[in-house]
Amino acid sequence: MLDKSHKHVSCETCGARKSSLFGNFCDHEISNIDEHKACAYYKKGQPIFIEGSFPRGVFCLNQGKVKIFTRGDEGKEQIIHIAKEGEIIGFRAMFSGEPYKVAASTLEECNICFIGKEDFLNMIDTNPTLRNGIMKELSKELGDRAIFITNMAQKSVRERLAFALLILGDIYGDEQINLTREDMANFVGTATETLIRLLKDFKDEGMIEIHTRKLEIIDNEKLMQLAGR
Amino acid sequence: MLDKSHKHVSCETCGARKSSLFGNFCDHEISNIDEHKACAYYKKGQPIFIEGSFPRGVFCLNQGKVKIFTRGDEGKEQIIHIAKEGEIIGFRAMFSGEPYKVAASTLEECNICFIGKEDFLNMIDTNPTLRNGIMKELSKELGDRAIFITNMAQKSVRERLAFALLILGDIYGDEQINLTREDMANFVGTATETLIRLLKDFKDEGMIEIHTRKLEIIDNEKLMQLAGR
DNA sequence: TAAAAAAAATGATATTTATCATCTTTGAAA
DNA sequence: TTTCAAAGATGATAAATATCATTTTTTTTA
Repeated sequence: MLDKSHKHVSCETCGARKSSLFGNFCDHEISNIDEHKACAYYKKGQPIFIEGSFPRGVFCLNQGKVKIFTRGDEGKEQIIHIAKEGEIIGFRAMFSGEPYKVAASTLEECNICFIGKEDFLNMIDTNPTLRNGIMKELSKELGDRAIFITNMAQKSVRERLAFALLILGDIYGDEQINLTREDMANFVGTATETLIRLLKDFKDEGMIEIHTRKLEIIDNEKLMQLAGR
Repeated sequence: MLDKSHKHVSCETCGARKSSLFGNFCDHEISNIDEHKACAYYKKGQPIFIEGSFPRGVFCLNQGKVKIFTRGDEGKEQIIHIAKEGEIIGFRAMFSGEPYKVAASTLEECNICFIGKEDFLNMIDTNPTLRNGIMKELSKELGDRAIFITNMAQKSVRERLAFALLILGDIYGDEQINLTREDMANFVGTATETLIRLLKDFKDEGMIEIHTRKLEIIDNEKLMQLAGR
C-alpha cells in the first residue's frame, strides 16, 4: 500500500528517475524540478487526464502503472500504451497545440508528480539533452505505432494476443501481469469474450499460467513464435 | 510529365515550400539549404528508402505523392501515410537512432530533394522555429496514429474505407484520387477483393464515382457520417 | 498496334470473430 | 460472515471478411 498523503516525493531519491528522461540531470536541474512540481497519490482507476481537454503540464510516474487510451465511436476503449514507473506522460499534447487525443488513467495505486507547462517547456528550451531525449522518445513511439497499426490490420487476434502478452511481460517485469480481461481485450483490440477464450487456449497450450486475475508467462519462445518475428 | 534531368530545384522558387516546415525560413536559411541539398527525379513506383536501413538524411518532397508503409509478416504492405508536395520525409528515424521502421516509395513521378543528416541536425539545433515545427509535427502524427490504431481495432472495413476516402480526398485536393486497388486496400487494411466490392457498393450508393483507375468523391457528407464522427 | 503483363472484377466458400444470452466465481463492502 | 456487484466464463448463433479460383479489363511494352 502506497503512502496516501500528498507528501512531496523528492526527485533526488526517486527510484524511477534513473531510468527516466530526467535520468542524467545534474543536481541543479533536479532541484529545479523539485521546486516546481506537485506530487499526488492516485487511487486505482482514477483518471489523470481526459480526451479533448487542454494540457496544463506533464505527469511523471513515480510509482504504479497507467493506461493511455482513446475511445472509439461506441465508447469502447482502445489502449494504446501502458506506462510504468519512470515514464513521463502527456508531453505529446504539450507540443502539438491540440487538446489531448488520448486519455490516461491509473491501473493501480500510483504516485504521480506534475510539472507545469511553462516550467516544462522552459526545460526543453534550455536543456538540449532533455530535448533530444524527448525527440528520440517521440520518434520511437511513432515507429512503434506504425507497427501497432500493421499488427492490427494483418495479424489474427490470436497472434495479436501473443504479441500483447510479450509487451505486457516486459512492462510487468518480475511481477505477474495484472489487468482485467476487459483492459486486456482493449489492448489487443478484440471482444472480451474472445480474449477470455484465447487465454484459456494459451493456458492449455502451456504458454501461460492463469492465477485468477493474474497471468504468468511460461513459454516466452512459443509466444514469440506465435506473435511472428 | 516532370523534368527528368537531375537539375537543381531551387528552394526559393519551390512552390511546395510555403506550406512546408521550411515555409518561414529567411533568405539566408533558404540559401543554406539550397547549397547543401541534392535534387533527384524519381519514377513512379521507385523506392526512396527501405525498412531496416539506416537513415543518411531527410527527403523533401517537391512534387508528387509518396507512400509510407511497413510490411507485415507475410510481406503485405500496410500504408501508414501518404505524403504530398511540401512534406519532409524520413525525419523520424533521424532522431530515434534506430533504422527505418517504415519504407517509402513513390506513387507517381516525383521530384525529391535530399538534405544530409549532419546539415539537417545542424539546422534543428540552431533554428528553434524549425525545431518546434518538427516537434509539433511528430506530436501531431503520434496523435493521428493513436486514432488510426483505434479505427483499425474497432471500425468495420466499410467504415474504415469511408474514413480513408476522406483522408485521400484531402491529400489529392482537386485532383481525383489515383491509387491502385491494392494500395488502397493496403491503406484501409483489408483484402484487395473486399476493397473492390466495397468501392462498387459506395458507387451504387452515390458516394463516389469511379473513372476506371481514378476515384471522385461525390457525397462528402455521407462519407463523413459513415466514417463516424 | 499486337502481345503480354498487370490490375480489376466476380463468384463460391471457409473462417474468424463479434454478439447476445446466461451462468459462475471472485472480491469488496455492509 | 453474508450479500451484492463486478468480473470472468461459456454456449449458441450471426455477421463480416478472407481466401481461392477464375475471368475480364486496362495498361505497358515490344
